[in-house]
Amino acid sequence: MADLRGGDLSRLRQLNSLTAIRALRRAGPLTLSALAERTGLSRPSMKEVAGELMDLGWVEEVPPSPGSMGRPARRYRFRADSGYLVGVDVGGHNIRAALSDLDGEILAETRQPVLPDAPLEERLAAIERAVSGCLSLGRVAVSDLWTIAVGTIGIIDIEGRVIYSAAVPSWRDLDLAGRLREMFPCQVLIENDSRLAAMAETRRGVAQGAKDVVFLHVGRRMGAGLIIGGRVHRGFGAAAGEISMLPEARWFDAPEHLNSCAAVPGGTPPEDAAGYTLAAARNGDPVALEAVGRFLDDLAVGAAAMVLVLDPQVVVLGGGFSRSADVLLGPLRERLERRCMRMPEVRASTLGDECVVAGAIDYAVDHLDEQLFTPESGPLPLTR
Amino acid sequence: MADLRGGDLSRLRQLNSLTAIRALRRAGPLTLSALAERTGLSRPSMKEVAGELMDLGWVEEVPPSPGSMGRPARRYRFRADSGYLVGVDVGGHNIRAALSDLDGEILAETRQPVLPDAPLEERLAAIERAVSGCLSLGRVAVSDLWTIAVGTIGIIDIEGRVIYSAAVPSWRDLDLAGRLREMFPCQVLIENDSRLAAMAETRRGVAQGAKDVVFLHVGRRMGAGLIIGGRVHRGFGAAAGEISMLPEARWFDAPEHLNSCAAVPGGTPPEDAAGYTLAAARNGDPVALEAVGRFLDDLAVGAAAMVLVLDPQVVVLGGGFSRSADVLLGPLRERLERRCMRMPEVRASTLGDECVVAGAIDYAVDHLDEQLFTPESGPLPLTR
DNA sequence: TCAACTTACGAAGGAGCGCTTCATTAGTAG
DNA sequence: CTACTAATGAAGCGCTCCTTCGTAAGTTGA
Repeated sequence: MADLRGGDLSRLRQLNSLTAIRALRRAGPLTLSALAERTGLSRPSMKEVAGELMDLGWVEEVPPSPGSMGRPARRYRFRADSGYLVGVDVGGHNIRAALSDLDGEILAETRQPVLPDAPLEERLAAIERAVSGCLSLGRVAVSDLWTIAVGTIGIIDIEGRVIYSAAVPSWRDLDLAGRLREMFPCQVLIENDSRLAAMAETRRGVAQGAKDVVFLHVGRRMGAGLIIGGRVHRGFGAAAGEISMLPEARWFDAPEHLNSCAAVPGGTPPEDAAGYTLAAARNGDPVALEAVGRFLDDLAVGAAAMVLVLDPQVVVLGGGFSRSADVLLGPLRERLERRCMRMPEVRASTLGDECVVAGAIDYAVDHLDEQLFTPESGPLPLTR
Repeated sequence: MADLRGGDLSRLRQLNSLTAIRALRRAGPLTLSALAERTGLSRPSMKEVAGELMDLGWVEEVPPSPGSMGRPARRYRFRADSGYLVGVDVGGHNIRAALSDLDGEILAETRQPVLPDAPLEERLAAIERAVSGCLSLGRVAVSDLWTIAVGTIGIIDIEGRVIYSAAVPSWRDLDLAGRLREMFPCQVLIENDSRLAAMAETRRGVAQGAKDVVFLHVGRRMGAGLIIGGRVHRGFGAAAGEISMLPEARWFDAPEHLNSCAAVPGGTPPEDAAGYTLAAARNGDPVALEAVGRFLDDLAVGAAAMVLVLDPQVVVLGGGFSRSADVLLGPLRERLERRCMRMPEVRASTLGDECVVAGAIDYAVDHLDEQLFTPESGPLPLTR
């Protein structure tokens, strides 16, 4: 199953081009000497490599940095602007999109409100508006858009078809990737939103550097996203992390403790009830505090199950309710401590609403990086 | 974090040597032409590579196969006998060991009974006897032993120190790897036994080829081992798979349904009670069947939790009770079907008692393979 | 038994890639 | 203006893989 392909001389060059690109992406502009030192290649060889990468359009020269001893060295940088990525978060009430360069640096963001029961075509049109809006905000031509990565609720198969979506009924059986490819002539990736949020937290959030991460999506709907070995874990049928389906894990109805709390005044719209309870708990309302306690009792069971199964380094509390992390985090830790064999770090998400779009972008960057690695395509000709 | 090392020409040769070795390991003796074709190298190059590998002792020539057209081709084979591995299963009542060559082919096996409450030194002595017994059965010198891989109950840290072991109290805080290294001058690997059993099932058992596997160790003690992405998943603190610690998963006391079943005649020794119940259930005893049903009700909860979290391709039913898989498998499937989002394949282990030793050997082979891959050591000089 | 055929072997020549070395160049420091 | 520093550019070398050829060792069929 492993690759049994022997390598050519050119393969070696590919490998070295790749390490050069990676070094540049990681460490910003570098001189030839610095590049050579980092990669272990000799300078003449690195020069050859750099020249080739410049010809291909992957790398460009920047003015030398003044004020150093000796002859000023040329500096090279990765052309993160030779292509662009868009991350999309398709939520129930909002469609968010963000534009980034090839380094994953976010350049522009847009938001399109939609009604939860909006018909399919309206939703798709909103996605198109969100993406196009991003592009024009960032003054990027569609032809420079390389990849769109979409995060959405539900189970999405490997080809980007929605298998199951409890929250957005019209989503079901939709070939989302196909529809998007009709709109935009670029690569389209679809992934579950909780998984992308987990990705964002491991790349730019509170779980940076951790290999195994459990992301708890805690809000009006409960979900989870797993990072295992630094990569998104989908599972064989893309159904990993669906612990909320197990009655004994007590996740499914957990938010109900907050919604139906007696502290919430009558007439509060249902979508605001939980927020009210959490706010009341922060102010010390004993009724609200008890409801929060019952909520956390339930949350802790499912969370402990995941921790015991995976033994992750970090558990991230995210989702809508994570805005009230100050009320939730301490008591959640206590409850986990009682149940877990080895207590992981438990941290609150700091990325907020951008979590999913940022994760989508990180996912797209990773995907791109992997494509760079495939022996066939080599150092990607950057055809334009 | 990734490797930013550029490659030399010699690195290329290493890579090609490695692919040659892998091709030979996978497909048995091969002619030069076949090797060249498989690896994609030209024949002259492959000849060079093969010559080098022969000089190093990794590969040897075998007589050409007669009865073919044209000039008979030389055939090369991987010298699986240039080193040996031992896998050890340290259980409560038995210590098993198996000797294998570098291909993981089992050549000899031994078993040493020990009392569950035997003092530490006695246990260690039994391990030494088991390993030595294997070696002399296979007529292998200690100096040709490359790796010992041990599977044992409990949580073992990365250096091979036992962190926690409920079943074998004297095991606790023991530097098992260190003690074994004193006995035998070779590499020592320690891993949890359920994880190794899972390994064996994915390599040579009923889960072959699956990337994500949950192994259920179902017996007088309950445990689980996970394979994720084709590799053993340890978790950050080596505590992955310990779902039995969660009361809501209902695993901890599950075997009690079988032990305390009214169908078991008084005076049956406690270690035989569960087996009796299972046998009675097979014969249709309604009381036993009900006890088995209650056991499975509990088992299914924890199993469903793992399936929902990971969405594995295959779930393997292993451990002592898997001898009664005919009684357990169908009803377990039914119960899982009710709970799981996507139903995995559920299969019974076929490897039986050798499961852990075989897994230990597979683990050692994998470890060896990885060492072959490290740029530093190159194609390993085979110093002798 | 011998020629024809098939397949592998072995040697020679060539191209690509990375390495080392050394003279040259473009800055800063005093 | 000179000394020093550090990067540049070009030349030459060695390794690894490639292609191409003639040669060798079997089987097949007359």
